[in-house]
Amino acid sequence: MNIENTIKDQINQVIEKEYCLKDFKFQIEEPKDKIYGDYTTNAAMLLAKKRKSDPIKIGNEIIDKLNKAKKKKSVQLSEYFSKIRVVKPGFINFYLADDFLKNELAHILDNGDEYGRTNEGNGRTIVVDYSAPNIAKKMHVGHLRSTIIGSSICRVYSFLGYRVIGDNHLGDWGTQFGKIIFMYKRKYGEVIKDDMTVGEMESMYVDFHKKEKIDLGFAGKARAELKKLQNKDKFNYRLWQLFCKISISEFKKIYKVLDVDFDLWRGESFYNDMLQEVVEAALNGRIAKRSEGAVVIPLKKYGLPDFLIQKSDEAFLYSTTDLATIKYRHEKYNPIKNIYVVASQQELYFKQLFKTSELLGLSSNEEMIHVKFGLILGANGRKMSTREGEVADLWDIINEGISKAKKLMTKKNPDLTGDGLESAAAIVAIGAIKYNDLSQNRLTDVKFDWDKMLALESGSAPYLQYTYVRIKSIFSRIGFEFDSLQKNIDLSLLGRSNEMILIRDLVRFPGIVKRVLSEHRLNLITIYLEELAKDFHNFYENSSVLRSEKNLAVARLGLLKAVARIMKNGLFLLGIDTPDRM
RNA sequence: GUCCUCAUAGCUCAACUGGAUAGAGCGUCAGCUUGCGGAGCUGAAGGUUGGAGGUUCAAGUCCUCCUGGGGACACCA
Repeated sequence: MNIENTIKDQINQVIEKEYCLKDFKFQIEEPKDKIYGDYTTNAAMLLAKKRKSDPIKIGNEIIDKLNKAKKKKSVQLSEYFSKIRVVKPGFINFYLADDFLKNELAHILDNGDEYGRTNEGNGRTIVVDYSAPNIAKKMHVGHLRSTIIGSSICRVYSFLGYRVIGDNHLGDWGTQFGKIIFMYKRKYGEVIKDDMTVGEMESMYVDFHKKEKIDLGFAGKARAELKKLQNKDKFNYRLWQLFCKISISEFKKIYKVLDVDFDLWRGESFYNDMLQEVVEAALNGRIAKRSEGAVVIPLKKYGLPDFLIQKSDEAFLYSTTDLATIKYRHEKYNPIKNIYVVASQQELYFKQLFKTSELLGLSSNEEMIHVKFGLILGANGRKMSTREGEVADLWDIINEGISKAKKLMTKKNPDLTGDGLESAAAIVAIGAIKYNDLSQNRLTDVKFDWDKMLALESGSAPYLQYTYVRIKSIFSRIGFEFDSLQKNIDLSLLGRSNEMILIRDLVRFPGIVKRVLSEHRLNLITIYLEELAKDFHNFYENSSVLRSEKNLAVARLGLLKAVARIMKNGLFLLGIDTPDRM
């Protein structure tokens, strides 16, 4: 059930019928201030402008028609709203009726964790390309952002009934392997060392760049090793496989701690055999042309720079792989959306890629979306450099967070020890780290701030988790099983303003989740959950459950159970877990 | 040089994409424990939304110009 859609439909019908306007565009919003009701629309003002009339008058006419229409309609607005008013500039404000709110609360309690889940996706496929670390390089904070945002987007699409394919498009092919293989052989010769670490691979890469400047022969030798790898030279190929195997197993450890899953692990190398075909098709279709020995897609007439898809030495590029990937995904999965969660630095590249894909007809009927995010800058406000060793290691961040959380917990809750402490500390720390990326969606570059990333105070994930913990604690104190709270609770006993405020919050959840997808703005969920948490904490400080009369206590337990469920669900969509104690 | 993007409280960020009195956290100051967990709650101070014009019932949001930060601009990924 979506209240916003219901209002919109009904107003649309009135406008279409009474004012003879089809597809009239207006908005249904939640007003900033609760005194303006639960929902508001600017329809009257927009209509008044068009007809050069008084918005207040038009507003009253619309309300009048809505009230008259209700007799014939199966859905009656009066079931939802206690009043509908026109005010000042011409807003029409809708106030939800208490009975309706209580019915919704009962619905949440009956439906369990399904509240807000819909089937609007109807099983259609969405491909989400995210994380994508490079083999033989350590994952860093940049990958963290893509990983966290991408996995949350996947969860929201699934929740709304889409078939989601999360693909980890690993950087497992390219020139860096020539360099690393060359350095490896120089150090170990032709032996396979199983106990390599990603850190060692990365330092060989860094070392190469240092020495390349002194010994000019390095570049050529690295290129020769790369050529051998491309020609599937036995040893080089085995070495490459080893690098991949070790890197992937290290990445998987991080993903496990972060609670991130992928449906596919198709690295760039997977598409190697399809690249020639893509270039030939582009040339044959006269979409591409040769220029200075290379193959380019002319895009000037679309206001974009030309796009290179094959080098003059016949080698392929990242762009070629991406085109092959789009083609492959289209043929294999036929998605309605192809979503790339990648830093905004690559915006121009993706514009070129998407246009080229369109010209080649690789992605017909597919929406290509670049979900971009700002750069992560060092504390000094400048881009962090791997070479300077400024990039914070992911494990350092995670471990630092866990130890910080553990320290705080032993202080706040000394009863919590052993495994309980360990697992709760991990949940809280990972939650805080994820929240740092999810609570801001703006494209502003983000300064990497150790304290902020691991913040455990209000305005962070632990603040939200704490509401869940507090509610669970009430249940255990009062001796009720959270899951088996009786169903026939007398919700009519609820009605005080702080109780109704909470129910109003709960009812908003489905609309919030739905809105997330239109712009892929996950911070809408964080904003919502913070409001819910704040209203809960306010209720908690002012109204006791334990000390209230028995039936009222049970009714309030019902309310709090619903709050806990929505909180858990909301956090789940963000990829954040909820501990029972912390 | 061209294009993209950002600029909001001392700091870090919001503001439902044109709506009503621009909001949170941190920090500062003042309160709240004979109450279900104080990782909490209540209140105060803090703003010419970088600057100047424009568009309209309405502009932090849209258009133009300026200033400043960041990014991208074919043989890297």
